Amino acid sequence: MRVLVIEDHPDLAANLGDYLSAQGHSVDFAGDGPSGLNLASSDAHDVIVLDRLLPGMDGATLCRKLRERGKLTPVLMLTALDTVPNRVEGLAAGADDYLVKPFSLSELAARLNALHRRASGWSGGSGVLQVADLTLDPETAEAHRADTRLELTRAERRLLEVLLRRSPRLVSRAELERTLWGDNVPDGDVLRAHMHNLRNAVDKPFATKLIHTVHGEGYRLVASAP
Amino acid sequence: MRVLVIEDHPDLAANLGDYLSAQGHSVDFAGDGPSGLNLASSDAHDVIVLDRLLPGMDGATLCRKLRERGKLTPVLMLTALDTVPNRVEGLAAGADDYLVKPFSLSELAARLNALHRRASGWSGGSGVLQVADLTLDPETAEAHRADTRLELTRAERRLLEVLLRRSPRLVSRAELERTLWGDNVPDGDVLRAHMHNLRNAVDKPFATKLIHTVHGEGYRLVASAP
DNA sequence: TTCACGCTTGACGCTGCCTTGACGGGGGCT
DNA sequence: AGCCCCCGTCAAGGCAGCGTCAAGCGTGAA
Repeated sequence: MRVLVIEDHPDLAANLGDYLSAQGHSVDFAGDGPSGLNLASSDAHDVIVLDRLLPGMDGATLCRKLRERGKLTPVLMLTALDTVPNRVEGLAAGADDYLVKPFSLSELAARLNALHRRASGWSGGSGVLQVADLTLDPETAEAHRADTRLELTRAERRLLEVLLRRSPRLVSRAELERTLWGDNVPDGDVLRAHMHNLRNAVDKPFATKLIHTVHGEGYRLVASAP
Repeated sequence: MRVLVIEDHPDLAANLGDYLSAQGHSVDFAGDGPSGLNLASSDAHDVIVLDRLLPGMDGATLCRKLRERGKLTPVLMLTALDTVPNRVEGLAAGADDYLVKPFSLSELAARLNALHRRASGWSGGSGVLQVADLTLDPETAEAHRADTRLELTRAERRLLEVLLRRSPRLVSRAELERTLWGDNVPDGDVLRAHMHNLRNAVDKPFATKLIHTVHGEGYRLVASAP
């Protein structure tokens, strides 16, 4: 998930960035209102974390301008004070959710995921799939990780596509098998071999592993360290 | 939308009623705890506005009793004081959201709409489960408590999911066993071992215990021992 | 036809989970 | 108080699930 963080406190921004990228999201930053609005208008992000107090332009104003430009990227607003006028104005400005400081990082991440899920439900996905530094373009069938091209077979590509589309959710073995062979799944446990090959291509040459197995359940594609 | 307002201040109740009915909702009233619980148990409302301070029965107690009866109607709790224990207890009692007085009627209406939408859309199916600072996302199979990730096995995860879904209600051993093994439950008392492991992961490292056992009956997952 | 690539099959060994059984403590009923 | 049943705790064994690898087979392209 591509997250844009608009926040002027460097330490808080760094905290957010660390946590979110550890969860496998790619994070962009803006330190003031105008540059935040520019980046937000680029349609390059799945969700936006927006501080209420910003140099150059107020967070609510930024959100309002963004909506006026027709951008529908979900916005999670951070407010320092939990006062009634504060909340109302934030939501009225077009924010989709808000969070009062201090907040827990896990709650923030959960809310971002919820926003993203809700939004991607009715707007469809953009072309290229991405988790952490791993990308796959279903159109060109090209996969990259950290600027190096991955050589994938057809089965491996299909597996990777499903895992990316469902990320960070868990995908059962049965579901993976259905996407490969439809209704007539071959005997034995062929999936294991393909997962092994996919791992050799995607995870083996790199430091952080993205493909994780959940014993007895299936597989999931995330960047978090087990 | 059918709204039930449980509130003992006549003027505030009248205000709420006027505003909500002006928005096209039908509104019922209760002025004290016991009658409120009765009306709330009738399953005739889409959402409930519940004051924290009530004659006859505390709002949190009412909410807890309502959940114990298996009623899942979304509850928006009104609290006079915005303290952390206050919030936690309200949410632990089974409330879905809370609002601190004084609040604006427009925000109340917006939150009621959000609760209703969420309830009718997801209908208890998916979404992240939460009790106190413990969360579990059935989709990603990830569990957290207070920003730390919990390593759970399949059996532990299933147990936790049932306990969270039924929280704060009691869950019998038989029911827990059925969710783990279906109809053919193994001999002996394997459940004890799994509950022990689950506790080691969920409660052992933390100060407050969430899993409570009811002697001879089963288990329940709540923040405070009733 | 020949070649090459990818898919399938099967075997082997390991990790981790589930199960089993035993012991001790505590709560409830008489 | 005393008994009994229920429950917490722990360790060890067994087994299912999984990673790994190598070799055979099918299929498409030159």
